Amino acid sequence: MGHAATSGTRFNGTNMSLKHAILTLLETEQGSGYDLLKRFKERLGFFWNASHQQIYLQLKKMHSEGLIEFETQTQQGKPDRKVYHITKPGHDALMQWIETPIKISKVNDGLLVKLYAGHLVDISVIQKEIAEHKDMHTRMLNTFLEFEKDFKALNSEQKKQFSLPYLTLRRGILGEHAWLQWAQEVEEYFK
Amino acid sequence: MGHAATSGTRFNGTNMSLKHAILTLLETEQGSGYDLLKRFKERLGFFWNASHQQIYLQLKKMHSEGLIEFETQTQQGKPDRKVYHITKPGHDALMQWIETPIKISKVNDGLLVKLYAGHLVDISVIQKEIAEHKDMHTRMLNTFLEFEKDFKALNSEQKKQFSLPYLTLRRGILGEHAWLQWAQEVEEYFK
DNA sequence: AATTTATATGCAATAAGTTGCATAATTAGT
DNA sequence: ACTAATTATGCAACTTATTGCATATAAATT
Repeated sequence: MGHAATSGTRFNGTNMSLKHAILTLLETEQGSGYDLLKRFKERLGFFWNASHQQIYLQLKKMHSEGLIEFETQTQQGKPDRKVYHITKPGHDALMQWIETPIKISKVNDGLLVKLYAGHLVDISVIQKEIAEHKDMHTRMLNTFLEFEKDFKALNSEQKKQFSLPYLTLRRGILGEHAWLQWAQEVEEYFK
Repeated sequence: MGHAATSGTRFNGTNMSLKHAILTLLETEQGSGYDLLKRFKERLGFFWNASHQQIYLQLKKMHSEGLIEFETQTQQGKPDRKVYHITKPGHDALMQWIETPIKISKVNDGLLVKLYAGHLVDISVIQKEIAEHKDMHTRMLNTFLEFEKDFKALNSEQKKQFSLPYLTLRRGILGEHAWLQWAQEVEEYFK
């Protein structure tokens, strides 16, 4: 007994923030808050999640800090679009962040707290919830596998171009596989 | 193209909070803030992380809400211990939480943002950081495997008693395995 | 014709988590 | 004797994230 799971250097380094994820997206291509929201969902969904409120608020803050600028596009009928682009200070801040060690990402999983406390209730309550989560994870895995199929259909030059995003996609795929494998172990334990 | 990773029912249900993790721990056994900190590290470390500041603050809040009570143990020399125990309202709140659907846990991994943005810097910067994270994950996996060894050495009655915590441990083990497998893929890609 | 979904943006209040500081005694190691 | 680690608690300031509300148009569906 007595080996602590969280020990030593586990939480060192600079904190990650939404800010740098946004800078990364704007570095490649300018866009509005709504554009960024879509990019988060479509391109970073397997390793970063952000709500529209969070994004709009962060953009406002980053603008006040001079990391980004915007041009207002008055559209026919539709609400105005603020198209943000990264500035030199924004680019520098991103570069500096990339070179600074980052913390290991924190895990806080409520479902496992429930499982841990499962003796307090009829275990079917927990089983049911795990089954629901399993559905969600299965859907996510399938989405990720679709992305992978798209990637594999590319020619070798395009593959090279998208290799880094692809590696992040692999993280999503392997992570979901592991989750589902675990869920199966749990199911087998309970049956 | 166009399959969104985050879609539909991904973020529904009640939010998990530190509160219920603490209630879960106090449900089994009373303890001080420091005791709880240790229990988080030793027993929930693979699925929940909390700092001492967070725990003390949360305990104060939960006490003001009537979910927990404490008795002050004046010790010889050492600072006073506030030994908290769960109350009836606290137990009820925990039970209600367990039966309420929980959100899928959010993933926000800064390391993957860096990898995604890896084209902006010399890739060795990213490789080096991934290698460091790999060390941390390896250490964590080894810690988890020690726990598993302890569990497997138990007799069948004890095994039954600790089966739910063991299943949460399995999540940690499978998760770390998946992480390391991914890191290997990344390394192989870059070599 | 009516409803829903998507586009497009934002504020306010609250909750949750981090960082840095502060105190104070005991125990273990050098 | 000195130093470091462990035990034990907490405040204050700040950052980050969530929840709920609010507005308004266009396009697609029923």
